[in-house]
Amino acid sequence: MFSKTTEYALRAAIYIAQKSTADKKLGIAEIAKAIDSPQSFTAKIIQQLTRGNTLVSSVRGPNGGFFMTEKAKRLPVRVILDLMGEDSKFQTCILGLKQCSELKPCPMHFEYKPIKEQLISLFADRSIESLAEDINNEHAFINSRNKRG
Amino acid sequence: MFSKTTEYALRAAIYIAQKSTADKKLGIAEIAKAIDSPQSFTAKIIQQLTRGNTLVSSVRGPNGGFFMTEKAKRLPVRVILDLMGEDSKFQTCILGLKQCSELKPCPMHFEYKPIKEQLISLFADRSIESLAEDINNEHAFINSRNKRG
DNA sequence: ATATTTAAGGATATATTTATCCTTTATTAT
DNA sequence: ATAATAAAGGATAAATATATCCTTAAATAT
Repeated sequence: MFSKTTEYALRAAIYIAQKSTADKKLGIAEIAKAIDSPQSFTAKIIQQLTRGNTLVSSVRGPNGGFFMTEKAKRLPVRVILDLMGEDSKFQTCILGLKQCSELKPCPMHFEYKPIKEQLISLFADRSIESLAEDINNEHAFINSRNKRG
Repeated sequence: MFSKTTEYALRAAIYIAQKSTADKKLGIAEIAKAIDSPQSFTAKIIQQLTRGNTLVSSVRGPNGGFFMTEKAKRLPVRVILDLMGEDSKFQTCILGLKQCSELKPCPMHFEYKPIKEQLISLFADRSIESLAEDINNEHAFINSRNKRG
C-alpha cells in the first residue's frame, strides 16, 4: 500500500500524537524504538513532518524533542500524507494509467471507484487523535509499553 | 497502490484477455505499445505471467506470440497478483507492522479492515474477462484503437 | 561563557526497482 | 537444411528508495 517511508511517517505521527504534549516532548531515539524503525532515517522523515509547523513541532537542546499540539492532533490523517508528498496516493488509477478518467475509464475504474472513495474519506475524515485513541491499550506498536498494570 | 511492475502485469494480462484468442496471438511489441509500457521490461513481466501455464500462454516463432485461453480469461484478477508474488499485497497492515492483528491491532486496523476486505474480494471475485468487457469501447489503454466506427 | 543536549542538514552508502541490450532457443516458412 | 521470426533468458545499467554517518545549529543548564 504505502512505501516504507510513508509507513514510518504514519507510525511516527500517530505515536507522537498518542504520547506527547507540549510539556512532554519525545526524543527521536524513543520514537524510533517504539515504532520499530531505523533511527536516522526516521529523523529525516519526522523533519519532513515538521515543515510548515502545522503537524509536528520540534525543539532543540536539552529537554527538547518532538511533540504535537492538541490542535495538530485534531488534523486529519491525510495531512501526514500531504507532508510526505503522497497526497495524490489514492487519486491515481489503480492500473497506473495517466489518462484514466470517468469518460475514459480503465478496465478496473468503476469497480475500484467506491473503494477508492472510502480510502480517501478514511484519511480525510478521521483525525490523527481519533486513531490514536488506544481503546484496549494493546496497540501493535512493538516496543511501546502501554500497559498500566 | 501497486508497483510499476505489477501495474504493467495487470494492464498486459487484461489487454491480452481482451484482444487475444488461441488463434489470434499478440506480439510483445503490440502489447507494450497498447498498454504504454517499456517493451523489454514488459517482456520479462509477461514471462512471469506464463509460469505454470495457467494464465498467459506463449508460442515462439513466426505467427507466435501471447494469448489466453477462454478458461484462463475466467480466472480471478488475483491470479495476476499471485504470479507477480504480490498475493499478500492486501493482507498486510496498512502501517507496515508485522505483529498487527485482531488481538493486537495497529491504530488504523479496524478502520482499514472493511476497505481491505473489499479490495481482497474485488481481486478474488472478479474474473479478468469480466473486467475486460469493454462496455463503451473507450478504455483508457492509450494506444489501442478500440473504436469500431 | 562553556559544556551539554537534541534536532537539522549534508554527504554518502546500500538495496531494490525499473529498464535496456544482447544472445539463445524454439517454431515456422521456404 | 536454411533463413526468418518471436519469445526466453542472461548480463548489465540507470533510477529511485532506503539507510547511515558526520557535522552544524539551536537551546538549556551550569
